[in-house]
Amino acid sequence: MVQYFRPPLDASFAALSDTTRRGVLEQLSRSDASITELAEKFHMTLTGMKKHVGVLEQAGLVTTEKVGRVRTCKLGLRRLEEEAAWIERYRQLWDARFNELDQIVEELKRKEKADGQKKRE
Amino acid sequence: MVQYFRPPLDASFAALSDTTRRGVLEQLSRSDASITELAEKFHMTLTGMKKHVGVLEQAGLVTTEKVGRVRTCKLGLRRLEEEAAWIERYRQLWDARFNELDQIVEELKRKEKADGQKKRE
DNA sequence: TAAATACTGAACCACATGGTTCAGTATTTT
DNA sequence: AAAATACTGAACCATGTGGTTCAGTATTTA
Repeated sequence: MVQYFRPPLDASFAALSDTTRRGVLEQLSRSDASITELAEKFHMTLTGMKKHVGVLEQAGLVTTEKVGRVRTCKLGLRRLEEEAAWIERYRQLWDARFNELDQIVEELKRKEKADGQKKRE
Repeated sequence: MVQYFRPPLDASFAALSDTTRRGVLEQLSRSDASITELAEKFHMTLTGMKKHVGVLEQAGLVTTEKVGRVRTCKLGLRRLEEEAAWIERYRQLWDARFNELDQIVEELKRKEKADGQKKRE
């Protein structure tokens, strides 16, 4: 289950690809919570929730600490910086690409028009 | 393989959770490419690359069109808007949460200091 | 000390993933 | 028409995922 050396972006995007896990992150941003509390909130067995928390922990998005019999989950130190950066950069590439294509279309239109002119001359 | 009704965020984050697929997106932002070209660039069989492209297509991040025997892959219409928005919102929650915790710590420090004063009085 | 609580680990399940090979089909190219 | 190219689908493989149950252990609480 542990997945030692997945590249960090792989791990965090994978962690974010599950509705329950995104929900847990939002929950923890409101207040720390025990496994039991999370399991109840998301209608799941303790064991099931433990696994989700494990995935989030592995990705550095959550940290946990056990005191007595209760394991408390908190937000981790990673703030999705790299993930935000990757997506932001992609959006810029996307924009650039579509602008480029637009220009090519414009170019073609102008040429067509010019050809039309020629024929009519 | 197809995964008909995965929520869109699930599908796109899952699509982004693989290094090869992120690479394909970057590649396509530079120029359209055939399956063969992508497969070569990423040292993979045609069949393997086809699957990755399938995942990206399913997530709306890539579109493909077959002309003759060549299937050309292009960037899709989704620009990772929702994904960026989710992450941005999370970062704000994260900030808020940590500020909150800081304030609690400050509060405790002040109290401690006050107690110290009292004892010394 | 007994009972309740909170978690943990192993084992299982069905299905997904990331890859492969192999055997096609359809479309160029020669 | 033959050969090369480009893809496609099925089948297989090992491993991961999202969940469960069951049988514990450790820690409170009564």
